[in-house]
Amino acid sequence: MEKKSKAKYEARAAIIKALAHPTRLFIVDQLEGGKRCVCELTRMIGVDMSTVSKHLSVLRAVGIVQDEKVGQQVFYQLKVPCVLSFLGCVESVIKSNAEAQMELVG
Amino acid sequence: MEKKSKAKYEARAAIIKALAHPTRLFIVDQLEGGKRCVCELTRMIGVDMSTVSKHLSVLRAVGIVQDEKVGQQVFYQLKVPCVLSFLGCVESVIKSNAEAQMELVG
DNA sequence: TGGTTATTTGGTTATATTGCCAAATAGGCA
DNA sequence: TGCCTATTTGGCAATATAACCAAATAACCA
Repeated sequence: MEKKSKAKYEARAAIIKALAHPTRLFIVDQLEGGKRCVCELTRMIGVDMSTVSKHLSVLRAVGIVQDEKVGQQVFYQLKVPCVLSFLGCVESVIKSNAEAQMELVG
Repeated sequence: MEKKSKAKYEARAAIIKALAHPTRLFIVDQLEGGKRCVCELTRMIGVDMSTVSKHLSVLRAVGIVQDEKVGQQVFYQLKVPCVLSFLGCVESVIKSNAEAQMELVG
């Protein structure tokens, strides 16, 4: 692969990789409903707050979310809304797999 | 997170994770142009064929591509075309990041 | 100022991923 | 049959991830 082309795919992969974790997908889904602070997300997810904070920093690092400090709390929000439509395709992969399964079964 | 909900996000993440690698993104891009055999992809990418084969099996395992044996060769093709539109969003994240950078610079 | 809450960062351990090499498998052809 | 080509699989070493705990920051309030 060419050097330039390689860099392009690495940049894309970095963004996709940031979404490739169940907790981070959950976070993105929650942020569809508006801004959420770290403490809220932590309660919903049920893991250590430091873990949630690190997941958020992964999303922030690639520009999917942005943060805003309000008093003691830090609120996160989606920066690129299309990430959601993106998930629509993922659903159709799942659906396609399920249909293939159904054919095998009956 | 609820058990059912957790399973849903894990299923989605598994599919996204399969796309979260530069070589696999390159492969998906190439398959947009039609079926390709492992040997062709190997030549284009320039890594060991066993490595390419493993990447393809990752994509196949989650149902993004399907394979077909023709003589001695195995041809792979996209099974879920929307994966490509999916990448459109990734591009817009990159674009958004670039714009933010431009603002800082100039 | 001192204490409390919210968040991030550093460190550690367990697990997953990736790429290479070598070996196994499978089809085609002399 | 025996050899060659295409592909997959197993094993190994290097690197990356993820979760927890503890400690560091930062803002608010008494």
